[in-house]
Amino acid sequence: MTPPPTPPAFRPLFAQIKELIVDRIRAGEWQPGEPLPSETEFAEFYQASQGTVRKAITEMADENLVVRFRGKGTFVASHTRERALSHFFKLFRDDGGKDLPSSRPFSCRRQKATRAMEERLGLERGAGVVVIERVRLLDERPLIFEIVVVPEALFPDVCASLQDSLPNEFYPYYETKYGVRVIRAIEQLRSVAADEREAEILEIAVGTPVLEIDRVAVTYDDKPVEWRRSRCNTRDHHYLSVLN
Amino acid sequence: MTPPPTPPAFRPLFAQIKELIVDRIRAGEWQPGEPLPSETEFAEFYQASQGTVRKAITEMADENLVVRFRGKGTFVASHTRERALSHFFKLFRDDGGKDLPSSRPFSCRRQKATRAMEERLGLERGAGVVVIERVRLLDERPLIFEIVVVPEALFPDVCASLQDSLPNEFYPYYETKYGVRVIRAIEQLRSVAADEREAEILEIAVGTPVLEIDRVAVTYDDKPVEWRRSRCNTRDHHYLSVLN
DNA sequence: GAGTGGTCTAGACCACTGT
DNA sequence: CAGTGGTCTAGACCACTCT
Repeated sequence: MTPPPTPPAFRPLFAQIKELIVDRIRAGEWQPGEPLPSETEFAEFYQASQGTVRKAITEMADENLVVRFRGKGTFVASHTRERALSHFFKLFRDDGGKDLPSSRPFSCRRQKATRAMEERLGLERGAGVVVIERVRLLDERPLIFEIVVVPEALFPDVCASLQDSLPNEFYPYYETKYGVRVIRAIEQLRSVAADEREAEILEIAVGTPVLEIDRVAVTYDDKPVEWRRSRCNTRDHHYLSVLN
Repeated sequence: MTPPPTPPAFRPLFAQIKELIVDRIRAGEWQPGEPLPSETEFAEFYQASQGTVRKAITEMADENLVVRFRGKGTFVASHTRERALSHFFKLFRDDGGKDLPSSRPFSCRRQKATRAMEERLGLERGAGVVVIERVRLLDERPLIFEIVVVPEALFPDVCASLQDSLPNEFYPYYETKYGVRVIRAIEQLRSVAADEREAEILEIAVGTPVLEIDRVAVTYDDKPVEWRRSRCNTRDHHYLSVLN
């Protein structure tokens, strides 16, 4: 007759409402950029007070799932170029200057996932993936060499599509063309030596220290949707991280 | 008769109250670890509702300035070893294992600030600084070589004090011994080649790529209190960064 | 002017901590 | 038990946007 190990698990009403709304966003009830129902509408719908709904939506806004505009409404977050650059691009010039990145595609091919890819992307054995290589330039100089790996199941025919559009930022592209929404990314940083190929591409000497950024991008349920390994020349740039 | 460029600047009541309370914490009215007055006490004091005070304190908690415990009260945040490691130490083992860092002091000396130090620490020309060098070990192996620079004015006789205590984490030490509270740190990461000295200390070959972490730690008014340059061997470790 | 999010209030009840 | 923070409500007013 011992009490249950995990007590009845009281969940605040606002947390439940938040989960319900997030589920509906995930299900695609409102597309990125579209307005959500107003707080009062939600309040009536879920039979709660406006303040409770407000708290639910506030948490969603804190997690960048939605964006609020006073007088206008609340909108499903979208991967604009602005957001991609401010939230998901942490490389800055040492002198504080601002430069716009461009990108040069290298290759795009379909293959079977390696063990490492399966593990990082949470795929089953033998699943297909698409591997994209590209160079990102800042100020017309090659700065980053990237290998991007995505599950083929999520992004069918992405190679063919890339021929047409050649987007600079991938996440807005994933969103509009495939309905895949990246909401968070986990990065592991290391210092490694540039190999021959990277050296040539980045126009540096073989063995030059480069910053490796190993990123897994995930969507709503922390489900991985992209694995990306970047090698960055940090001679005149740095990666910015703020700790609280 | 044009309207003022910056409109009257309406500040919400909760923001004003927050600022007032933060000012009082900064002034030392309550020490780290000590309880603040309750929300209802603050509400009465500032002639506001409990909900408004609550919102002010919630923001302070979000910024890790205070810690709340249900049923107990709200306390000024303190640099426990836990917090130092979880919030200000981002290096982890690749295999996910956990290892406790220890540290070996190297040198501690007083000198005049270089131009770089003046700039990073916001010091006047010719100000005195204390430069501390140390090695941090994980699993008994040297992993990080650090140069720590602090203004002498803030930390008088720190070299002598360090002889006695030799703390592993500096921020709790700054807090208890000097009343200096680090609340945020800004880090710039680069990949560089280990020089002779670093190579010897870290037991690696000269020229091995190491991760440079260039950190400025600040206190309440974003005032710099420490500049730290770490060189990390990332052969079996990585720096973790989460993007939203 | 109607509708949106943002602030503020006053009061209620709950969960938890101390005594 | 009283006191704390945590949740929830109902209602008011403000700042802003759009029509």
